[in-house]
This record gives sequence, C-alpha cells and structure tokens, in this order.
Amino acid sequence: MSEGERLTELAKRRGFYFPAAGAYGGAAGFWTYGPQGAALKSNVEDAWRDRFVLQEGHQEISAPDVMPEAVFEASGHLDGFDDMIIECGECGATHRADHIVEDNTDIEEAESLPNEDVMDIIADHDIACPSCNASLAGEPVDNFNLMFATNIGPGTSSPGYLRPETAQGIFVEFPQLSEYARNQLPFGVAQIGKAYRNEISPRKSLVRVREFTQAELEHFVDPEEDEPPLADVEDVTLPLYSGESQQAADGGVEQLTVGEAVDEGVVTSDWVAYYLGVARDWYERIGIDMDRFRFRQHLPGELAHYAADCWDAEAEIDGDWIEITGFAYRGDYDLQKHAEHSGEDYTVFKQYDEPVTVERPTVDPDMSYLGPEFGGDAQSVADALEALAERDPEAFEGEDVTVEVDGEAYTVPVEETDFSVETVTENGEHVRPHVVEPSFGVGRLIYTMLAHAYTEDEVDGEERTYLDLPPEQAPTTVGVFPLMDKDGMAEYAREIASALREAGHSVTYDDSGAIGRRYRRQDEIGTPYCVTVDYESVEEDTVTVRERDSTEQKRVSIDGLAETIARLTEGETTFDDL
RNA sequence: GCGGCGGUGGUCUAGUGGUAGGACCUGAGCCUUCCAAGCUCAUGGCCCGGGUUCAAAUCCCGGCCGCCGCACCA
Repeated sequence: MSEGERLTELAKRRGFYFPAAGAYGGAAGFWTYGPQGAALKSNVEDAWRDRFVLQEGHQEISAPDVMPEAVFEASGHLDGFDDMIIECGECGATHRADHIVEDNTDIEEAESLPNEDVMDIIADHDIACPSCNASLAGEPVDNFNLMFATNIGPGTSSPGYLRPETAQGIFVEFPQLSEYARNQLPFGVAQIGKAYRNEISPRKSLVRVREFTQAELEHFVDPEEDEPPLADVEDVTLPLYSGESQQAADGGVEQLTVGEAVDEGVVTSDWVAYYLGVARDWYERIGIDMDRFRFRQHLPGELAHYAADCWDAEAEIDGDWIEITGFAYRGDYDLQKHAEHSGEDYTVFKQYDEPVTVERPTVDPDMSYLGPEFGGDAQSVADALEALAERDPEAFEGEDVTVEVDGEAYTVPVEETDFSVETVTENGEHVRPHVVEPSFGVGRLIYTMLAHAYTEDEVDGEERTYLDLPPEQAPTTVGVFPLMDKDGMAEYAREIASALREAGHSVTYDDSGAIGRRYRRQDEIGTPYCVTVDYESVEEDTVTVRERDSTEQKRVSIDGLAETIARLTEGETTFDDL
C-alpha cells in the first residue's frame, strides 16, 4: 500500500477527511473534514495566523466567495480561464483550439474569435490533431472555464463567479484596506478562506480538489524603499532547487541560508527570500519533515501571468513532490488592473520629508481655436501638446509648435497653447505598491503533515501506528482514562477531564474496553498525551501521564496538571523533565 | 476529458448465476491493577441505473466514485 493509500484509509477510519456526499455517489474533488480533520485544520490555520498575521503585524480580512464578473475581468481570470478546447475524435486528446489555429495559420490572438469561426478555420485549413494527425475538421470547439459560474440574484443579467483564489478579495478592496493601514506602506493583508476551481481531473485526495482552503498573505510594499527584516531570518537554511539547477544535468537542491541566497542572487527578491525563511521554520513547527522538503523555483515558462519570480514550497509524498505553498512576487499587476478597470485609485500617497518645489511646464490649449481648426482631432492634438510640454518644453520657444498625431503633423501657434512654466510645490507622490504573496494550500499542508507524521513501530511485540504530530497541531491534546470503570475511578477521571477542558485543553474521555486499546486509539489520531486514573490516583491525587511517541509514563500530581499539560504542549518543558 | 485497473458492513477482505462469510472496528455485558488480551451477545454490507436471465452482488452496457498514466493545473 502506498503512503497515500494508507493515509486515505486512516483518514476515513479515524475521521480526518473523506469524500463528500458519498450517499449520492459523491462528486470528485470535494472532501469533508471529519472531527479530527476539522480540528487539525483549525489548529493549522491558527498557527498560520499566529505566524503570518500576528507575528508580522499584518491584518486579516474575510471577503466573499462570490464576486461579480467585473472583478475577474480585471484580474485576468475570465480570459485566462476561458480556454477554447477541441477534442480529437480519433485519439481523444484535448487541445487548446486557439493555440492550434495560431500554430497552423497566420492568425494571431485566435482566442478573441468566436468559437464558430475557430471551428471554420480549423475545417478550412484541415488542421490535424497534433497527437495523432487525424483531421480535426468538424470537431466542436468548446469553452472550458475553470471558474465556477453562478448568477447573482434572479436572471442572468448579473453573472458572478466563485473565486479561484482568495487573493482577489484583497486586491479589489485595496483602497479601503489602505485606509485601515493609515495609508502607510508597507502593510500586509491576509485571508484564510475557500477558493474554487473546476478542475478537469481532481486527483490524490486532498491534493487536487475543486474546493479548497487557502491561507494567503498579500504584503504591499513600496518597491523603491521598503526592505524586509532579513536579519531576522538570515541564518535560516533553505533547501533551494533553483531554475538553473532544474535545467542543469547534475543540478540538485542546494542548502543555502537566506543571507547566502540573497547575496548570491539565487533568490532575486529580498521579500520572497524573507518569506521563504519565515515559512521554512513554520513548516517545521507544524511537523513537516524537513528531509522531505524543498523550495523549487518556477521555470520561466511556468510563471503565472502576474508573477515576476516565484518559488514553490514542495513536500515529498510517495516519491512525488506536492506544491504546498507558492511564493510569488506579483509586482503591481493586480492593483494596476483593478485601477484600470474600476477607475478607482489603487495607489498610496507617499509624503516627502520635505516638500519639493519643481518647475512644471503646462499648457492649456484654447479649444475654441483647436476645435474649428482640427475638428475631430482637436482633443488628440491638445493631449499631444500636453505630453510635449512635459517632455520637451523648449519646443514652445518659437512662434509655432508642431505635434504629431497618428503620423500626421499639426502645427499650432504657441500663443494658442497658453504655454507656461509654473512653479509648484509637491508634497509627495502616488505610489502603486508591489505585492509579495505567500499563498498556502491548507488542505495540502494537512495532507503533508499527516503523511509525514504517519509512523509505525512496535510496542511489546505489537505493531503500532501513530501520528507524531506536534502537540500544538494535534486535534486532541489529551486523552483521559479511568484504568477501569469501577471503584470511583471513572468519576474521578471525569472530573479531571472537565478540569482540563476548563483550562482550555482539547480533551477526549474514554472508558471503553482495555486500556491499551484506548492508548492506541489516541496514538492513531496523534494525541500527544494520555492521563490515566488508577487506584493510586483516588488515594493520593496523582495520575499517570503517558507520552505518545515513547509510550512512557510518569506519575504526576493532580495539582497543576492542566498547567503541566500546557507546558508540555507549548514546548516549555519536556516529558523527560517531569 | 481519454486510456488502464478497481468498487462486498466503519476498515481490510473471501466468495459463487440461486440475494453473502471472516477478521478488525464499534456498542452492551462479564472479566481485568496500564499498552489493540479473553468470553457472551449485538449493530452493520454486495456503488448507482439499465439489459440478459426463471433468477444478477456475480455476466453485459452506461453512469458515478477511487487509483495510475496522458492532457490540464491560468
């Protein structure tokens, strides 16, 4: 059985996750997190929030899953997602219809043509299937959109989409979010939420799904001025698999510190390097095996439409590398697009230390002259004059000035342009922030954590399976058992369970069957500690605490038990020191 | 979406054209002074639809789901 199969079996049996709506046959790519899985997910999200929001001083928001079409027109997802697909009737291969047309004809931008036209072109040119050479003439051209579409309100006049990434919910609200950050760069806005992609072929349980949780951080920075606090992470060692190494015959993963990676230019963006460092330690914190982990740089052809440089964090499972996080330097792509499409201001005003006095050439052309003179071109001429004044004020020194519009020259008397050089005081400038984006797939993190935590060993000759999840992440912190359900032990144990719950621990109480069975049950869901009440407990107010990984036990006093468990889970003390 | 393989209680699995058996798990009880012990009892199943047949969980077709490969993964 593969690692993945063992995991899926355990996940279903023990309540981590299972295919959704199985009673009706299910739907591929949708999974329900059971009690253990939901608790684990919640813990991972809390740990992420702690590190990437609280510790960084960022803000967190929660935007809608459904957004109106305009948002995705601006973001590029509508075009980027609406692929023309043609399927070969012979071999069944699916191809991008627009690409096939572009490759076989002089036509460019075939994507902008209606599907019928593309079909006709394929028939007219008798284009063949690139896979098997059969003719594609007559095969239908379909759209395949990876976004889930819906209608907002009754009717179809207001289309909406389920977001394919949580990021747009942040970008689109930038003007408001900037206000909350008092318009001071840099600032970061995070979001943990669902995203949806109508994948052609969901695979590998939680790895490729149609509905998933993302934890995304959009860190808005001034590209000219802001620097990450690299000193905080410069000694963190990163396993880097650069684009260069991937393409080299003998390339492999290089262990470089964040400092070295930046100095040697392996990671070009300091910001990306910073977050690689932060994330590396965080992955370790949540129990990902650092011996089965790497950062892989995207190859040039692999980069998304918005990304300038991108590294993926990848974890090895069953010999495959699973992408668990993307670290992208998105530049100002998204804010720029939303500014263009919405007409709103997606910049931050940066005030200078000292106001700057500059001489600015301006024109205020007399339209009552330009209008009659140039007719419909008058506005273009006025715009050209303005541009020229900024570019080359000396052009206005003579009697006439000549500008070119669409290859045609227009000559205007300078006095009609009202040219002047004004002295203005500038207090600052509008800056369009750049965006650094670490984007985590929560389901994939969970899948990796479970796969890496899955451990088999032997206790007293019996095989045992347990999850060595870090106590902070474990769905349940402590199991409380009476050694036997008699002589007051159960009552005593229930009181202890209540007390531990009141102290904030996640507690399971179990009095069924033999004690060993109960330990194993907790082992399989990764519960780090079990407290057992025996005869001595009732008499002396002590209990045994059993550690999951070693199965060793220590007797401790009931007094301060909750604090003892808390210190163990938080790593402030070790089991050996009890 | 294509191709290959598969689908029997919660899990793992046996099985045959005559409507299913085991193990584990789970629950109840007994026993038990710390690691899946034992005994008794109990709950629970042939993925869905159509076809062939006197009879289908079994054979055929389609669908759904899963795994693998291809394609896709902006």
